[in-house]
Amino acid sequence: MTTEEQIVNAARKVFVRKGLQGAKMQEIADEAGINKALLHYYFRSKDKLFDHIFTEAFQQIIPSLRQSLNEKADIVIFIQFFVPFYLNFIQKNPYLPQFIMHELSQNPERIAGLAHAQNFPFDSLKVLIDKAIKEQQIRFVEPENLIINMLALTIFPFVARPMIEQIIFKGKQEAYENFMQKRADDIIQTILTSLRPI
Amino acid sequence: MTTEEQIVNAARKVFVRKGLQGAKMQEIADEAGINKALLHYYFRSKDKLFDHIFTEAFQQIIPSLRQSLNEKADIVIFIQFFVPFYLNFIQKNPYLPQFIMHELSQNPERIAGLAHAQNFPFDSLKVLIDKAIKEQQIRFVEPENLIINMLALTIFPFVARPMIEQIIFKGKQEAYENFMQKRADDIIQTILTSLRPI
DNA sequence: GTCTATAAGGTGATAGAC
DNA sequence: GTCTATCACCTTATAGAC
Repeated sequence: MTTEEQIVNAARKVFVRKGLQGAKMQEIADEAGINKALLHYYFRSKDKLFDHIFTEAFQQIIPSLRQSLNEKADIVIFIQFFVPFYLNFIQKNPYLPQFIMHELSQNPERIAGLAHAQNFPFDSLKVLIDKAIKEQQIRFVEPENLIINMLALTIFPFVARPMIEQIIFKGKQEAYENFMQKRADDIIQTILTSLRPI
Repeated sequence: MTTEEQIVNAARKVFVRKGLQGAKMQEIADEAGINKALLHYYFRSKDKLFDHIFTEAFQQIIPSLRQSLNEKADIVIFIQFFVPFYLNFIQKNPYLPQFIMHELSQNPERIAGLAHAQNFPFDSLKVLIDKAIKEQQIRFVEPENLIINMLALTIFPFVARPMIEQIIFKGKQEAYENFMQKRADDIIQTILTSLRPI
């Protein structure tokens, strides 16, 4: 592994966990097993290093769905595929949503510079949803609502984990983990039952 | 308004917006129209000032629902009451959820010290939900799922606003605001339709 | 490329006059 | 109670040796 890769890995770990302000160059250097000066040799400044990490993270969190959308041209099947897929991804990167949303909240203009923001195939999904409505497979919904609801149900439990664990599950970590293990099925059931034609 | 109140108001504004690390004592002093030394005179340290603000914010974000639960002992009516009520509260404090969740993510142990964490009447809600299931008013759901889903659908759009605005609504602020204006009805409809008996 | 040493500026906190 | 001045430390960034 090259030094640059070591730096990026260390920076990713520290930035995602602590944010731009909370992360310290010394901690990143320690994590990478090098000294601070080398960080500046590879990436001129903390801001530039952060930009690198944030851009990478942002592109990751927007799933590339083109393939699955071509193959499975049915919104119900798509939901059944997407929810466990995305849930599984976030399970492996549980701090990523909080990181992205916190930094975007601090500096919303940052998103404008990310060309890949347009990468999410919302328009393709819209077509699928409208088709399912027309065929009376599902009740009428605004496509925007359906997509946002799906994301909310998937992402929120990670971002709000401490509150959920403490207030809903009375501090029992095990209860939270048990809840999350069944989460994909619960989300799918919630969405699909809510979509049943009236 | 006393000096202490001015300080608390300024600190709330700055801390909620920028977090513990992002907030600077100088900025709080400027916001309050005083100097840094006075901050330390009233609150010994930045951490103590932050604790004050965070505790206050945390108690605010856990709605006191006892009254509404006594009067309206029906889970459907409760949902119809709670969603617009809570949505309206967050609309007035749009950065509060992000603030709480980010700081709890940085320091989850902090929640243990907040006795009022037990204030959320989850058990009362559980009774209502179980009763509605038994009477076949709604389909079977785990009470935990229903509560978490309701919170997720309500809170997520605020926390993820920059992403939603850019990716779903193509950067059109107006479209996001229009979406949020109808949000209460959309959430209620999503939840209640998903609860229809099978 | 990698290191040590250090500069330059910011930040929380205190001393002391009024 | 409120201010100015200042300390002590931390943090980013650079200089310069190897």
